[in-house]
Amino acid sequence: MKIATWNVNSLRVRLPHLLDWLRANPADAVGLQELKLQEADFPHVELEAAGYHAAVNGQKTYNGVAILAREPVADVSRDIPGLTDEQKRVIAATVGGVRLVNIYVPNGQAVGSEKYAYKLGWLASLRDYLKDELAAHPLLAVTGDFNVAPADEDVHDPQLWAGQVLCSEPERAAFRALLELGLADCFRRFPQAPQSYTWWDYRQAAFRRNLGLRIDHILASPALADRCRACRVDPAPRKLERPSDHAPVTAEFGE
DNA sequence: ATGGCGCGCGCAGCGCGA
Repeated sequence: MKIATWNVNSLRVRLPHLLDWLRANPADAVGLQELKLQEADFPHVELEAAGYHAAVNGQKTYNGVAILAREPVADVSRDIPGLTDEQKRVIAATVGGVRLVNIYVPNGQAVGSEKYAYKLGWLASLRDYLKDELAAHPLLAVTGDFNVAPADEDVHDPQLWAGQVLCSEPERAAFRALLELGLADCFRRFPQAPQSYTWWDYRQAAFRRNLGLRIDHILASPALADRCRACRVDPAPRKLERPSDHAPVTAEFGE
């Protein structure tokens, strides 16, 4: 089973890239973030023609997440139970016996800002939610744009980014708290090329210069992590015309 | 000095992202 995650930064704009990528990389399930559209505008027809069912938690202009799957999706859940939040950042579903939780973590804007406080509170609620999901589902994958670079090796210039949003210690502690639930960062279970990133700023030719961050992740519960055979970033779509600023990440799981 | 790029919205230029 192949599970992928991709922040498409507007599904309307990126649908051709997504369809091309799915043809070349037929993942069994895909978590999408930053749809920037409501479900009424979701391209169900095009994705069904490509062989994918979809569960959608849409929002106009901002946020919006979906789970695509070759098999029908079951037990769809939207948002974090008990958290009052107008922003559509979470969707969960069961696909092929695996529970998938797909998330778009708040950006946080700047350390010390209101949005940063919202991000840290949101991550604390996420932790509590995932603790419950782990207890209920031995095979659990968490896909998404976490908006946290977990360690300095995930940052092109750790000195430049030291203490900045996406890299600050409270954000990294919140990420570690997810790992302490028992979730594994699939990417770091395997040898990887140095300077492997998933996001590059549109400005300053950041992609060409590989000035990136690794902020998109696939986490797996212990039983699922044991089955993880590979995890990789695919930088190919970032090279296209009008790309998303994020690259997709894929993890493969055996029986 | 303090933007750079790309998106949505909506038709100018701003808020937002990371």
